[in-house]
Amino acid sequence: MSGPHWWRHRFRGCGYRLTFPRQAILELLSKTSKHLSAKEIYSAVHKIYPAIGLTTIYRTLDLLVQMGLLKKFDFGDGQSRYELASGIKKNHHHHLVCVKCGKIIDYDDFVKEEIELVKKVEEALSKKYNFEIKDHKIQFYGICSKCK
Amino acid sequence: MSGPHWWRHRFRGCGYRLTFPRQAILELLSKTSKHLSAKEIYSAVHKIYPAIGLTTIYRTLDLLVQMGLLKKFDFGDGQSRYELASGIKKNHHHHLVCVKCGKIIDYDDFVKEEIELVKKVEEALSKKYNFEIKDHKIQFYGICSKCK
DNA sequence: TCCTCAATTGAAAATGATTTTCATTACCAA
DNA sequence: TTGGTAATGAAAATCATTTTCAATTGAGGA
Ligand SMILES: [Mn+2]
Ligand SMILES: [Mn+2]
Ligand SMILES: [Zn+2]
Ligand SMILES: [Zn+2]
Repeated sequence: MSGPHWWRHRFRGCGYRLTFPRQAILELLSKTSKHLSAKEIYSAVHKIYPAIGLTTIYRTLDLLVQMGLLKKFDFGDGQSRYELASGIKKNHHHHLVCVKCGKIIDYDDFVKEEIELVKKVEEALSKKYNFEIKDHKIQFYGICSKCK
Repeated sequence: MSGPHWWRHRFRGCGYRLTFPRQAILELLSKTSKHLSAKEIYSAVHKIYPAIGLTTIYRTLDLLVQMGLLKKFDFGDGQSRYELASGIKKNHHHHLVCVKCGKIIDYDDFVKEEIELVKKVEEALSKKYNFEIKDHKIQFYGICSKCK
């Protein structure tokens, strides 16, 4: 469920083209476990494809989020950060954010319990508010070991 | 646990002054159940105190967050939104965000179950990563009844 | 009550992330 | 190979937030 072939198919299916910038961005995000910002992605892709513009980075990231291939996060440092959507490479997980240094830890313990709770909540909410839940985000804030 | 007296005391305790702008912002946020942006707060306070500047709004919001009186949220509409911290007026709760119209619903069902899970998670995380958790945020994204 | 002075404020300018515009380029179906 | 359209990049525009700095003000002590 990754690689140029699958991507091409996925793009075609939505009526989009698989271009070099798009491929390069997907490749980069497939290889890292970090939560990269647009500018960080720009710097990295620029090394292998110097013609790329920051505008294209932003546009591509929007597109990939809209296609469900990426997730967009705000960890409070003034810029959006992105990672491959769950199921594509990593499992569903949540984040610990160090409020001192900004370090982000992926965390996936208690996923079973969590999914159970989330299911309950979703059921109750759809009844109570007629609200159809598509996704959720859970973040913990605190102090990492280095910053203590 | 609110009103000018308590606020004054709280400010003095931190070595700050209780000024009119600060009081006006606190009063506004005490009266609303909405999640207001800096500009919305500015507009509202401006009506009763036209001399106020947007800069002061931002500075005051930062201060109040830092003092623990407010919580700051990012619901993905490009600006920060604020509400009184839990315990001051409302109970601990989380948010449903409509990804179509931006509507935000406060939700506090299953708080007991949730707190239990959070406690478990916090314990495990502090052991596993030596990470000291101070706070958490949970948000659900979906489609509200009107937007269906 | 009056003084003093650091804390606070507001206007204007600066910053920085993201978006828009528009002319050019490059996929890809035919 | 080619035509038409989607995609791109540079530059300018937007817009929330922050910084700068001179003027104002709250509150403890005289
Ligand atoms: Mn992650
Ligand atoms: Mn709320
Ligand atoms: Zn840290
Ligand atoms: Zn809606």
